[in-house]
Amino acid sequence: MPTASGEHIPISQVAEIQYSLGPQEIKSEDTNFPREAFGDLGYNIAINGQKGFNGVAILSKLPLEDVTRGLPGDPGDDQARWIEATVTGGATVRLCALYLPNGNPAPGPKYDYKLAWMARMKARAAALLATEVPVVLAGDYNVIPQAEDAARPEAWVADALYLPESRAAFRRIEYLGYTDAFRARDPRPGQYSFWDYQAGAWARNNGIRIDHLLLSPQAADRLVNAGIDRAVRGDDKPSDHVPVWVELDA
DNA sequence: ATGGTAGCGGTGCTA
Repeated sequence: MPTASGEHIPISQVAEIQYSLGPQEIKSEDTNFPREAFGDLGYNIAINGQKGFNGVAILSKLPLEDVTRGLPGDPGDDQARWIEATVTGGATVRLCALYLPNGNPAPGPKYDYKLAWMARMKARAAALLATEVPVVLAGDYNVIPQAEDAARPEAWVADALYLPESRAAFRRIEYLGYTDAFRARDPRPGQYSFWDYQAGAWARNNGIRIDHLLLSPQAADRLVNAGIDRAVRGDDKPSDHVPVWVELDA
């Protein structure tokens, strides 16, 4: 991750697609985002920001076109958790950066919002498939897909990140025809993207895999490699998430 | 062990 990990901005997770980044939880309004820092590095910038919480962006050294902000399906939803842009200049990709609701405590209104948001995401994911443009859905999904994606799955059984309804909603999106890029490349258990700040989770490797890149068939056909940059979790003042990335053929 | 830590924004919420 050549740029984002060295910045003093609260990037909780970064996905890299060719030369593109999709950070979540930027926790800033559009006007406060460090545009100059990234612009000086040659990035084009598209932001869906929000004061204090949430916020997503797409940064790319390739041109960005047709930027849209917000997840369709609920005009009353004012949380900045979704942005799309078409990355051009190489092979065209529709890139979506998403910050899926955490959903805790469950049950409750936050969990209801999470599940409703995931139903809307499924509808948008299906509509994007119909375009037949390669699609990458990148972000913090706040979903642990399987037991092997948690060091201590028993600790998560009542948590919104692992409840059966959350995992089923994630699978429904996959079953539309999307590929979990990291899992397709690496079947080993114990590969995590998040370690809590509390209770020495990083020192104990008590992690979970909740940051994912889902690829449409046209994008999956171009998948060269995928990985998780776990080492940066050991940096000074790290995010609790680490970058998850894919390399796609141009 | 129902805590623990971090960021934001201004002392409690969200994760």
